[in-house]
Amino acid sequence: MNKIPQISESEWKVMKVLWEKSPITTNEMIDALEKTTQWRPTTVKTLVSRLVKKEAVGFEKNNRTYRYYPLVTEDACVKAESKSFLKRVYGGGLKMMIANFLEIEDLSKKDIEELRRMLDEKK
Amino acid sequence: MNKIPQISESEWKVMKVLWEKSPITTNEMIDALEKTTQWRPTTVKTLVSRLVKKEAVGFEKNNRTYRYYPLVTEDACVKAESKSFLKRVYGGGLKMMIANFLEIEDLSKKDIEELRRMLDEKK
DNA sequence: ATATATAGACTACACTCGTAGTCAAAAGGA
DNA sequence: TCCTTTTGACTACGAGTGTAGTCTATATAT
Repeated sequence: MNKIPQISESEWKVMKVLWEKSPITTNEMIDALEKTTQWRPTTVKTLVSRLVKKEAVGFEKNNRTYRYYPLVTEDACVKAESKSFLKRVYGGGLKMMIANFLEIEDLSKKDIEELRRMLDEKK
Repeated sequence: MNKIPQISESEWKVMKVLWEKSPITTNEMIDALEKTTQWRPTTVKTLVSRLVKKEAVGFEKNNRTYRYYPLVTEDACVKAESKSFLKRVYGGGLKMMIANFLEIEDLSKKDIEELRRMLDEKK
C-alpha cells in the first residue's frame, strides 16, 4: 500500500477541494479556495505542486490543460491523521479522547442517539 | 485567558513529563525522556527553552537550580489541539469523527459501556 | 504572423521544527 | 584559590511550511 504522505494544514484545504470534486484545473481550485482563504493564486499553485511532488495528487494533461485529482483517498488521510493525533495528544487513549470531545463540543439529541446505536453495534 | 501557544510534536512529549510531575529540573526531564525517546540531553534542553520562550513553561530559580513547571494546563492544551484537529480534518463534524474512531480503534466492552453511560448523561 | 494572456515551473524568504553542538559563568572540590 | 564539572544560553543547520513573485512556453486573438 502506498504510504500516506505528510499533509500540512494548508495542503489539507487543497485536498478537501479535490476530494469534493475532481479532476479539476488549478483555476477551479483557485476559485474554490478564494472563497475560504485569503490566498493569492500563486499560493494555490505552489501548494498543488507540492502535493504533486509528495504524490498525494496526480494530474492528467489533455492538450495543454492540466486536471488534478487526488492520489490518496480522504478516508485514508483522515484515518492516518486521526491515529497520529490520538497518539500524540491522548497517548492512544480512545476512551479519554471521546469523553473529552463529548465535553467540549455539542451534539444534538439525534447525534447522540446515532452514536449510541453505533456503540451498540460495536458490542 | 492566556492563549495556548502552538506546541509541536516533540514539545508535547516534554509537556507530558511536566504535567505529570513538576516543578522539576532539566536533568529530571532528561532522565524521564531518555526512557521514551532517543534524544540527547541537549535536545531536551532546546525543547525546554523553546517552551519557555513560548510561555508554555515557566521556571523558578532557587540558588542556581532551575525548576520548570507548565504554565498551561494539560486540559487546556488537549482541548485546543482537539478543536483544531476536529476542524482541520473533520471540518468540525464531531459525529463523523467519533464514528470514524470507533471504526479504526478497538474499545473493550467496558469502555463501550462507559461511553454509553456518558452519552446518556449528555442527554 | 505578432502581441498578449495564461499557467505550470522555478525561485524566494522568513519562520518553525527536529536534532544537537559549543560557550560561558557559576559552583563545588582539592 | 584554581581547576573541573554542570547547566542554562547561544548557535547551527537541513527539512518543511506559509505565502508569494518571476520566468518561459504555449494558446489565443487580432
